[in-house]
Order: sequence, then structure tokens, then C-alpha cells
Amino acid sequence: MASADASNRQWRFARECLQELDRALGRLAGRPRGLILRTGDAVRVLEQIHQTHGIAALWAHQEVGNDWTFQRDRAVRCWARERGVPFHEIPQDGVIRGLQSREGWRDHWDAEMRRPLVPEPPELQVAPLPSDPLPESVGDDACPLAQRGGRSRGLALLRSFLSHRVRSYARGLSSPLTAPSACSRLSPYLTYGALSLREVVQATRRAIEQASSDPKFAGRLRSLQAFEARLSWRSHFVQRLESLPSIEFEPMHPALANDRTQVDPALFEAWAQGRTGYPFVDACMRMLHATGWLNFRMRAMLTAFACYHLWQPWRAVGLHLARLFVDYEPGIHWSQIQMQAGCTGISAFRIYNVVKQSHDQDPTGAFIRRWVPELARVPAAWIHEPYRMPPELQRQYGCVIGVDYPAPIVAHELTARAARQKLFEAYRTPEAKAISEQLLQRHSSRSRREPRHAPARAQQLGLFDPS
DNA sequence: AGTGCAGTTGACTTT
DNA sequence: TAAAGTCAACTGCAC
Repeated sequence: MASADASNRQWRFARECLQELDRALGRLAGRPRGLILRTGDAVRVLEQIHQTHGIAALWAHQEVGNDWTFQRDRAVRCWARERGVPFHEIPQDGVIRGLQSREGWRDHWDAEMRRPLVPEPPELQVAPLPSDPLPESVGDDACPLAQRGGRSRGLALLRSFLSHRVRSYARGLSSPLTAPSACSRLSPYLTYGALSLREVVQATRRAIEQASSDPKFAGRLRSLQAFEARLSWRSHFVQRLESLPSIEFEPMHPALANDRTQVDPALFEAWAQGRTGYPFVDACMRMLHATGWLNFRMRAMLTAFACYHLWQPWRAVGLHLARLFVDYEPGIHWSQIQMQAGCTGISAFRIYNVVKQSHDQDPTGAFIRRWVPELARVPAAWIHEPYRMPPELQRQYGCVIGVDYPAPIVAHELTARAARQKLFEAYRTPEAKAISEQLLQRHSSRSRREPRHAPARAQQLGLFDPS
């Protein structure tokens, strides 16, 4: 495996995208296959092709990936310079390399998204080069319920989302029960480039126009606007990693840098495998294991539970989740992990109450029963906190705590309170506040509208809320 | 009919 | 898309 954030479920998705691209390019070239694939060290592969055929120029998308892709691209740039091969990298998603100030960034993003799509070429000439086979798998993480890759599936999802699923978007995205169908599910297609952000934004804007002009579709206007806003937040976070690549390894704000550095193997594994004794947390983790996807709010809750209630290091937490997300996108991921772990110093701390979320998002317990079969017979009254059941009920419902299902690994109210205290102490000092101010200037968004409660909230840390 | 009071709601603050 | 606490305004009800 190339790096600690990579997993076979991601590779399988990418592989399916490549296979479909291969066939599509083949059609343009009038052959069964159109893609020439090479595996191995990028510089060595390029050098070999250059030796045998001569490379006139390199064209690539400008990737904002992890440190591994960054180092690879640096090596390729270096090689291309040495060999006198022009290397063109095309900026993606409105992200700007070498950005100095966030001023005007939103307008730049708007303009990028308005530019016309590049048309498909009428035909293609494929060089007569041999192609390596695609590796079958890069690990044993099968994830059979994961989304399948390929542009046609991405387009079908885009159509179904904008034509009808978007109606339940605003209402359905918070609960893990409704989110799988209410959310667009386009994220992995955007991550792997099977769909372009620009084509998704443009399709969304057409739907917004339709909803604005046709009363029949007026009801979905809010959802569509919320969706477009999230697409722009997506670029915002990728931009953050582009501008501050250290956030993959170092906390943005040093206030807690020397705290929370040790993994507690028992607590961490219980969280990582969905055995915390909190049914809603465990159901979310197990759904993620099984499907490779979870809605945003529940991702945030899992992260907060690990980093606040269990006080585990954000990077270990982030790596585990990265491997489980089929749609792992480094820029979004590390920005979000740091925010939800309280490492940025420029966002409000969100310490979720996992029992409250359980009641709010899964009132009947249907979601828990689906993913935590140990609790299948426990009625709604006890399912959120089965450890409160009297022993005779535990026996009656076939779920003895500590035997059939674990007891809670921490007392969530106590550990939440402790985390809150530590956070506010760490960020209260004048030095910490000064650093927050600097980070805010450089890496927060510039909203076109004034924040609603600017004066009151400026006192606090929570100026900026992406959601 | 007006008063007292428990309980609710919503805006806002604190952690 | 935090949660919990505070407080004032409001509501429904008993008397």
C-alpha cells in the first residue's frame, strides 16, 4: 500500500473508473481499449517511455492530494525539467496553487465553475504502446457494499439526485437512516475525477434556475442552493490543504499539540471496530465498515467521540477513517478531522452528545438494530442506552451487557465535560488567541455577506462554520 | 377578571 | 450540522 491513508476499497472504486474510461477512450479510438496503463514508480515509468518513444510534453490534472502524491509530482516535475519536457498541470475545482490571500477567492471559484465544459473529442489516436494490467486488489479490505466506480454510475446518480432525490436532501441529510438516498452520493466520483466539479455545479445551477422559474419545482430551491454551497465548501477545504499541506501531519493550532499524543489501544480499537458500548456510535462505525460511506454529521460525531470523549490523537483517528471512506479526499478529510478534533483554533468546538444524537437521528432505533444485531430485540425505550436496562430485561431481550454487547467504554457525560474544560483552557491564553487570529486571516473563508453575529462571535473562536 | 405559578419557547451566552 | 445553561416572555391553568 502506497501510504497509510490508502485502502483497497478506494482502489477498487478507482479501478472501476479506469476500466470504464478505458472502454470509453477505446470507442473514440475504434478499438476495444483506449487507455495505456503503466504501474510503478512514476519517474522510472516516464523515463522508460521517454527512452523508447520520446515524450513531447506531459499533461496532467493539478492534484491536491496527500504528501505521497505531492512528493511524486515533485519528482516528476524535477524529471521533466531535467529532460526538457514541458509539464502542464491543469488547475482543478477552482483551487489556486500558490494562493497568497483568500480575498476574492469565492469570485474566482464562481468564474471557474461558469467556464464551459471541455467538449469530448470526436476521435482519438492511441499510441501503439503496451499496457500493464490493472492490479486486482491492493489489500484484503473488500467492502462489498461500497459504491461502484465509473462515470456512467456517477452521471446516473447526478441525474437521479437533481431530478428527484434532492427533494429530501435538506431534511434527510442529517440522519444516517435517510442520508444514503437523500444525499447526492457524488463524492467518490468527484474524488476520482469520474465527474468534474464544474459539470456538477453547472447541472445544479440549471436545476436552481428551473426551480426559480417553475413553481412546480420551487420546493426544492433551498435544497439545491444548500447543495451548491456545499460544493463550494468542498473546494474551500481542498484549497486549505493546498495552501497548508502540513495539516496532514501537524495541527493547525499548536495549543493542543503536546496533549492527546498517545493512542490508547483498548479505547482506540473499541472505537475503530464499533464496540464502544454506545449503540449509535457503533452502528455508525459498522455501517462505515460495511458500505464505505457515512453522512457528514455522523462522520463528525465519530471523529468527535474519538478525539474528545476518548481523547485519542487526531491523526490516528483520521487515518483509520480515511481508509474506510471510499470518497477519501485528502483536502476535505484533514481539514474536517482537524476541525472536528478541535485542532484548528478557528472553528467552534462541536462536542456531540452521542445519546442525544441517537434519540434525534434514530428515534425508533431502526438504524441501530440494522447495524448492531446484538440489539435487534431491544425496544426503542432502551435501545439508545441499553446499559441502563435492568438485568432481567437484558436477559429477556437477549442482550446481556458485558456479554452480548459491551458496556460503555467511557462515561460520555464525564469525558465530554473533561474535554470541554481542557479545550477551553488550552485556547483561552492570549498567545493561543493571537495564533487563532492569524489563522483566521489566512485560512478562513471570506463570506460575501457579513456574518450575522459578527461582534458577539468574534470574541469566541467560532467565526467560521462551513455547514 | 386578575393573579400566581408551573411549564414552554426562543434568543442568547458559556463551556 | 454542539450542548447546556440562563433568562425573559409567553402560555395554560387553577383559583
